[in-house]
Order: sequence, then C-alpha cells, then structure tokens
Amino acid sequence: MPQPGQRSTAGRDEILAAATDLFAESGYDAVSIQAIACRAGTSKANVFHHFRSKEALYLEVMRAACSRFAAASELADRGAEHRYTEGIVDFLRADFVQLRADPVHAHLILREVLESGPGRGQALARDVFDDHFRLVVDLFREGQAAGVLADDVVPEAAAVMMIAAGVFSFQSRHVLRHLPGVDFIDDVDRYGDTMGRILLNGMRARTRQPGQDES
Amino acid sequence: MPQPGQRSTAGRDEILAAATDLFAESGYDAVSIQAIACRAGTSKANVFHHFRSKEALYLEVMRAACSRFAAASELADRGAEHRYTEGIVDFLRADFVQLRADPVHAHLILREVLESGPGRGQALARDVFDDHFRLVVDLFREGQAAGVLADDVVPEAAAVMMIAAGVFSFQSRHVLRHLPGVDFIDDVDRYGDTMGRILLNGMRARTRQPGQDES
DNA sequence: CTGCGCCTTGACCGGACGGTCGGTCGGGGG
DNA sequence: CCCCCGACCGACCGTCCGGTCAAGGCGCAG
Repeated sequence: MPQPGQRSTAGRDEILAAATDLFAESGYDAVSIQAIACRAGTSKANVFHHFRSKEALYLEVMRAACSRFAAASELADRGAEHRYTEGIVDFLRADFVQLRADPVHAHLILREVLESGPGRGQALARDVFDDHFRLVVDLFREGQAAGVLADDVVPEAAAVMMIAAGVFSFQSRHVLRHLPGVDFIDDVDRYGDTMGRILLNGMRARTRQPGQDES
Repeated sequence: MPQPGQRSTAGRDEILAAATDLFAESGYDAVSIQAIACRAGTSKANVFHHFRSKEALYLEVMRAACSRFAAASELADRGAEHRYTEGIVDFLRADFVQLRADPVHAHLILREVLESGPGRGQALARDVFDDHFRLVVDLFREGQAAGVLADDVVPEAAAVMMIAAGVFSFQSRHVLRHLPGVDFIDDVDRYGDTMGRILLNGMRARTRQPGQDES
C-alpha cells in the first residue's frame, strides 16, 4: 500500500494477478474491489481505470486461467499420443502435475465448473472442461479399438472416473493431508501410479466377467 | 410475500428451509438476509428474531445438513457390514443414492469441505467427511485382511479413488449431462455398477504385479 | 372485557459495496 | 519548450448490506 501522496507503479498485470489470487481464494462475491486494489498496491479507482467493471475483471481472470489450462491439456495429449494403456497412465499423471503446478487457476476453473448455479464465467470454464473430457474419452476409445481395454465398459464412464481421481484428490488435498495414512496426496509417483494401476487393471480386456462374485 | 397488514406464519423451520436452499445454490456471501426472508415469506427482522446473526443461521443450516449425512453414512455402513467386496460396491451405490437423494445438503457440505479458504462451517463439514472416509478405508482394510483385495495397495488411496468417483460424478453432473454419451450420470445402476466393477477388478488380489507394463 | 407477553413488523442505523468524477502527475512527441 | 495524454489518485454518490428497535396486533389468562 503506497503512502498518501506517493504513486504506485501497479498496472494491469499487477491488478490482474492480485484479482486472480483473491478470487481463487474466496470466490467472486467475497472479494471487494478495495481488497484487490490494496493487494495490488494501488487505488480502487485505478482498478476501474483498467477494467470496465468488477465482472469484466473477473472474466479477464477466468479467460487467462482457461487459456493456460487448455494449452496444458493439449500438451498432455500430444505427449500420450498413440501409446494406449501407458498413455492413459501418462495422461493421469499429467493431470496430477498440471493441477498442482497451477493450483490457483485450477481452483478458479473447478469452482466455476462444479458450482450448480449460473456462474459468471461458467461458459469459459466449461469449454476447457469439455475439451479435456473429450480428450480422455478418445484415449479410452483408442485403447478399446486396439483390444487392450474391455469394450463392454462405456468409455465416457471410465473417463469420468479417471478425471474424478485427479480432480477430487486435488480438491480435497487440504482435508486429506491431515488424515492418518494420507501423506501421499501430493505425491504424483505414489498416488498417481496407484490410481493408474487400479484403473488400468480394472478395465483390462477379458480379465473377468461381470456376474462372478466369489472371493 | 404477505400483503401489508397481513401476518406471515413463517417460523424457524420455514426460514431454515429457505436459507438452506439459497445457501446451497449460491454460497454464503452471495445470499442476503432479505432474500432468505423473502423466500420464507416473512420479513428480514423476523429472521433476526429467530437467529442471532447471519453466521448463526448458516451454522444451523450446516449442522442440519451434517447430522443428516452422518446418519446416512452410518446406515450405509451397517448395510454393507462384513461382506467385503460386495460390501464395497454396495457402499459405492449407497454414496451415489445418498448424494442424489439430498443434493441440496450434499452441495452445502461438499462446498465447505473442498473450498480452500477458511470457511464458516468447515469444522462441521470436515468431521462428517472424515468419518465417511474412515468408514471406506476400514472397508478396504477388511477386504485386504480377508485376502480378497491386493494388499500392496494403500487402502487410503483406494478410498480416495472410490469417494472421488461418487463425489465428482455428483458435482459435475450438470456439466456432464449435456455431453454426448454421458446420459448415464444419474443412473445408479448403470454408472455405479460400472465404477464398482472397475474399482474391484483393479484391486483384486494377485491379478498383476507392478512393474509389468506390456499391453 | 382487560391486561399481558410474544411475534412480527416497518423504519431505521452505520458502514461497505460497486462505480463515477474532477483533477494531478510525469514522460514522450511536436 | 510545451503540451498532451494515459496512468493514477482522493473524494464522493447511490445502493444495499447485516443488524437494531420501538411499536402494534394477536392469543391467552384472569
């Protein structure tokens, strides 16, 4: 916060960064323009000089977050290209590190996607979510076409489960971390591989038919 | 809304119900006492007559939601008691129907648990989450002790994955429902059983050793 | 019928909100 | 050199927030 009489050097970028942090932390309604200006080291009026309104500022924050994650998704997809089962584990790992590498933007997008009511940036966030989902579904479909994965499993269901594993472990990491026996939650190698193994074994072609239920 | 001169009959319960719906829909900050009073068909002052403050009202709402879900968890646990693998599928299904049977309270609790910042009812919500988590972990441990499930999988990791499957499919149902091929998201029989099957096959004892990586 | 509590009410409060405005400042171009 | 323009500021506006309060109507005991 600048002393009275001094001028700050805070421009668009500083304001945008401050807004990103605060919005991610507490959500749209709980954050005031004053708080954003204060963290950016500038005045409230200056925020309105750079952004038309609070909603416009929020939308700008969301747009940045979305473009960042869309790019990361594409990268993960290219890395896992045409390797079927191993690609699925790689993709899961990529999800893990992606979320943890940029938890602020991740939280922003996830809140917008998973909140039920009509949100301000929902359209933006859902687009990147949809793209990601389609990528995962295609991966499972490839595995089934190659005969590696059981084809009696709806690939969309498997995709939901895989994304769930990544997203939920990220969302709930602060709760789980303090539970006994759950020190693995940020360890991509330990937890991510365990998940990948379970998911892959569970879907492997012809391992077991439904209907059997004896131990 | 009552006409001027008329009196409303809205008591504690109506106000609590209105507050529950609105808080679940939009979160604490986005809901005003006026809005709650209006939906309950009474005046703002009357809300303060029945509840000390906005926070006290919110806490009451959270307490009701938590006790409801704690009871449901216990019920599901007793229903699945001592049946190991089949019990796990039953528990997963119970989670599914529990969340979908009371989506309003479910959303309230989940938001409080999964939000990172210090929330108002976080302590309450995390308690029921912890209890639920411990129940699932115990279930997996029993399965391992009985030799049905692979004992080289950390039971806590499996529990995270199972709860993730249930919670995430519930959280994201509004997004997923409109995606092609994802019409199963509210179908407990179809999606729940698929998930249970994948999870169970993936964890079955001695199906495969880690280290193998051929398709 | 009278008097007495208990609800419920509209009016009201201080304060914080999103947003506007007049004006100051400093650096780059004629 | 000056002047112009975008960045920036303090002060301010109307609104709405959470919360308070005195007054009035209703049910009930006497």
